Amino acid sequence: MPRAATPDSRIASRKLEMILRHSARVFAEKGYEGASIRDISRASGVSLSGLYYYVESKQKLLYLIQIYTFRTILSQLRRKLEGVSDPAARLRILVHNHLEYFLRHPMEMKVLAREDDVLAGEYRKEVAEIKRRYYGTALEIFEELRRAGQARQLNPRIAVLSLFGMMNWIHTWHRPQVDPQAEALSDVMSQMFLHGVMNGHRAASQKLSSAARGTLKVAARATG
Amino acid sequence: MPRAATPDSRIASRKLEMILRHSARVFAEKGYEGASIRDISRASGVSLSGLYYYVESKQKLLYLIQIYTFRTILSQLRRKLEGVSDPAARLRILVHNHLEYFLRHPMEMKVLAREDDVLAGEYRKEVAEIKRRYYGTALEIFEELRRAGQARQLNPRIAVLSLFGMMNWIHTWHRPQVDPQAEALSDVMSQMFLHGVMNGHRAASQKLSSAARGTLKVAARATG
DNA sequence: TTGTGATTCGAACGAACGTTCGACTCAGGA
DNA sequence: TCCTGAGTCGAACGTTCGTTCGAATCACAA
Repeated sequence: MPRAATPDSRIASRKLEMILRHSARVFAEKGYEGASIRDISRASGVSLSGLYYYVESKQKLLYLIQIYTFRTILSQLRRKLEGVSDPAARLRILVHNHLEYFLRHPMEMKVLAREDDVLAGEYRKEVAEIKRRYYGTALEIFEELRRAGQARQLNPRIAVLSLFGMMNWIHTWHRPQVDPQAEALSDVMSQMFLHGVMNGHRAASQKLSSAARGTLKVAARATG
Repeated sequence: MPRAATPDSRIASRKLEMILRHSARVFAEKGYEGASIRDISRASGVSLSGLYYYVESKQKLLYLIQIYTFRTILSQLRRKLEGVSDPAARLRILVHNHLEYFLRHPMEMKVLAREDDVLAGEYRKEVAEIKRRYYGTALEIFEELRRAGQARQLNPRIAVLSLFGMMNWIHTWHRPQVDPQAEALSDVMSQMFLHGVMNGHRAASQKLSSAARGTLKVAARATG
């Protein structure tokens, strides 16, 4: 019996995995509240009551999708970051890791992005905690960029959340047949972000006239 | 009788406006599907059946909120863009207009961002059409930037949709007591975007310093 | 073969859903 | 005074919701 055999939050049974995949698709298509357990039953081929043998509630279904997705993304990210010290390279790894997972699991990511404040109680707390850790990792990388002189003096919270905005908004517009895939997409977004937060004065200093240099320095200070 | 007195999609009655405001708040808090007509009845102080005197269905409630919000944002934007020809300035106006409306009407904007694919039929088509016009305006401004040598040769669709991502993601994190208001926020995001898409090789040219001067002007106004 | 626990499901539960209906109030014109 | 129509609402409609329960089936050890 899967419920007893596993420490509650792990995915053990193949069938549970399959149910979660179908649930993610249904949630992505109709939204959490708009989707009924009967929709999920129909999509997964498991009877209505049969679902409750594997998952104890609709909320837990959503919780499992969210926590599993976050854990996977975060652990993959940490593995890829190991041994890389250049801040810009680390930033590109974060963006690429996020977008690659995004485009490989669009349903799960849409659920993550849309059903942000549906969960309650302990489920909510656990998901919020791992999300906070993920955000913290991005924040650290931004601070590294700044220490390395590759980022202007601007609100780190806004910079990082803007980056997540760029990335997470993708679920509203990306069409796999039309739009670039993860590689090209993460190149563009990494570049946009890195140029966007770059210390313009230093980056352009080689070719800048001294008058323009002064203007940029004041501009950077004024908005920091 | 409001239904007969107006060409169907206009907001005429004060009471209807009041119902729409409360509806937007309820939709923002619980999501469209998660919110019940009874929730809206309770929030607005109008009886359950009384609501149907003003709006013919729950879907129409959502439609009215979305179409009215888009129309307002787009018409305000066009008015502000009149007579401004500098592409960077036009971009900053778009960002500022979007974020100012965003922070002034957070409930409506959250509904716009989250309940993107709920509407069906004619309602859906009308909202999609005005959204397309709004997106088109942003796209035109980006092309102007590029013609003026202030943007690299990158996929305009991705650049513009990334900008919208930055802006629309705000509803997931912005706390009015903690985070910057519209002025400072739009300065930061405009700068991030303009630097982000800027042609790095031409950083020393006249066009860059003119863009930076414009940025400085807006920044000084915001902080002064 | 029998027994046991894992697995599955049809049928039903009470609650909540969006919407409708008919009756009521009330202001203003005839 | 009576009539009309805008405005309002309590009560109910039929449907769908998340969840439960008990019985049936299955694989396999004894």
